[in-house]
Amino acid sequence: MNGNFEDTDDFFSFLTGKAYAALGRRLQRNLKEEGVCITSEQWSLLYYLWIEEGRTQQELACLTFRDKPSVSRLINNLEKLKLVIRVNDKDDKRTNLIFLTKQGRQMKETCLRQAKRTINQALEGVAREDMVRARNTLDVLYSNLS
Amino acid sequence: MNGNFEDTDDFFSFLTGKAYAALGRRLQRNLKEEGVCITSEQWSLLYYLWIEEGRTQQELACLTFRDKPSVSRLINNLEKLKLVIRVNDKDDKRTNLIFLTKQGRQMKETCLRQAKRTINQALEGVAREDMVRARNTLDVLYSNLS
DNA sequence: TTAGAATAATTGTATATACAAACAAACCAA
DNA sequence: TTGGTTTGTTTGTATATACAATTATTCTAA
Repeated sequence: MNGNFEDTDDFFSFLTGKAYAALGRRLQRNLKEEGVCITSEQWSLLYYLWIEEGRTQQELACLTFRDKPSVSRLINNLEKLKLVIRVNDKDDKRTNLIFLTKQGRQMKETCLRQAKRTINQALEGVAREDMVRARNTLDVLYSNLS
Repeated sequence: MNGNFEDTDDFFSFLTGKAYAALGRRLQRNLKEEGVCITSEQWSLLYYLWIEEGRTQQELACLTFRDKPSVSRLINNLEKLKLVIRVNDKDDKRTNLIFLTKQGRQMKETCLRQAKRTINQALEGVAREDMVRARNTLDVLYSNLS
């Protein structure tokens, strides 16, 4: 962007993360209605395991843009909930491979359905093109800061 | 938005809050370079006090889109840092009015300068119009979920 | 005037996060 | 082969957050 940006307030209120936070809360609420009590953060980690199990914590950290300690503790909580298990890799004892439990696998359909519902609620009245453009803008922003 | 949204993954990765988180980290880092050690969340609360002091915690909660307990604890930490003080309102003993200390007031210029710097770093290569459109899209999203 | 509702803030409890430091296993180069 | 480095994970510590319940004060309506 050329020149200075004037409206500090405006900019920060747009990027306060409030939309993101609201989305997470709504997802959590929608899941709870179906009897699934997990956080939106746990959802996001499980999401990548539903696509493919046996990932390392490192991989999950990259995919979800978290640092490694955060993922380690998210997995602690998911293990407490009996949704995933750590399996120490035979070939490289440093790494854990994360697998879903039967229970974790069974939640998939419900969770994905509620995620779609949440998205549709969020995007009421938003043109697809605007969403795509917003996403791209935020991606540029992120890469500028990385 | 009409119909279902297909790319669950895409949507959530766009809204993971990663841009916001990166911005907060960068702001904190930029402030630290100037010897100011506060979090981006503390910054956002102080911001509204630099504009006008003597606000209630309720007001600050509304302005920053946080719940009241969050603001209460943010203020605890800002009090520990000797940047703000609570003054119990004589006319309504339920409410606290939040004022800056001398030290809190002195930080204003440096902090605003670093915020602008952070924004300029973030918006490198982003057209102002795209930023405004993204902001509007996120606002619709937020109001859909509120 | 007083009991019940509303309001402002706090406390309890749990989760998530960052950053730094520690640890163990694996790799690699002399 | 061995000593230093890299890699994957965990632990320590501090902050921020949500949601529910509680406390204290004020308002309000009968």
